[in-house]
Amino acid sequence: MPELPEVQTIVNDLNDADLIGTAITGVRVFWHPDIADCSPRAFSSRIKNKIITSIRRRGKYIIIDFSGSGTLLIHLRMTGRLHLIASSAPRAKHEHVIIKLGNQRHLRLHDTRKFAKMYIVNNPGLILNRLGPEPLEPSFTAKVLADILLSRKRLIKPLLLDQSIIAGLGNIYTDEALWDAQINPRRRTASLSWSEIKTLHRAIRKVLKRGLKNLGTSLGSGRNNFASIGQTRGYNREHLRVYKRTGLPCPRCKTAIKRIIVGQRSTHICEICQPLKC
DNA sequence: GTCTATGTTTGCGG
DNA sequence: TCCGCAAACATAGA
Repeated sequence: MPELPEVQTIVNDLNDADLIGTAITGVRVFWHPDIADCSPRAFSSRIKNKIITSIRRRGKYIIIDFSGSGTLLIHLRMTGRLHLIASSAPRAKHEHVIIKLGNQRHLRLHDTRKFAKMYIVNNPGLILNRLGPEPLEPSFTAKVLADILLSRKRLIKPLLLDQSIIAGLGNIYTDEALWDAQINPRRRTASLSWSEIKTLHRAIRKVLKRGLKNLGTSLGSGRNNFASIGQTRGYNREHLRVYKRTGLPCPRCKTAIKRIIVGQRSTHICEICQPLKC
């Protein structure tokens, strides 16, 4: 569920919650496959008594650094959420990992579909270096994007979703960016003109920044949907132009939005604004 | 009740 | 290199 804007919103909220300098006083694991490559016991002993020194994001990973050695990486995958909650709160259904903090608080992993992963590592680069560039960094220029696109022969949408090529885009913001740039998701990357690439570059940054400003996109209504650490939902859904808007009018030309499948993923387009040329 | 889709990633085979 | 498929799971919505 969470893409770059949602993960960044969580990271911002964690930083605003005064977690830096807080100690981990214990860990309880109720569904151990949520812990990657490590037994719950080892996971617990490597975190316990550590002090949180920083909380950051890279791609869709939340990065929690500890004093001394050790970094906790959290990937929420489809339905993962973090809850920052009083330690006295009863454990909710689907809260699979509880990280006990000083100050009577818990950081809990809530994960309906059990796809989320927590990694405790000494060298986060081993995982993070597999990711492509950060689209909101100043170093991500239209030229960088052009080099990526023109050297490959894939369809543009599956390529944008590939985290090893660009980090942080998921199904929502990819559909939104392609609509904004008026590019068909089935276009071959190498067929894009320099002008289209510049437009796409601007569109990617625009839709991500808008999502971030709106504190993320929360769909549906239940616990499967994005919310930040205090249950707060994002309101970017009201600003989506095509995603999950099948049959509704395109904001640009009023043609009904269509839902198609591209690269096995549900995809939303305006066939008039995003014609498949080439 | 039944069926389908789901915002992610990885690994396999062609 | 690229593509399609399956799997990890539970639930909402049709």
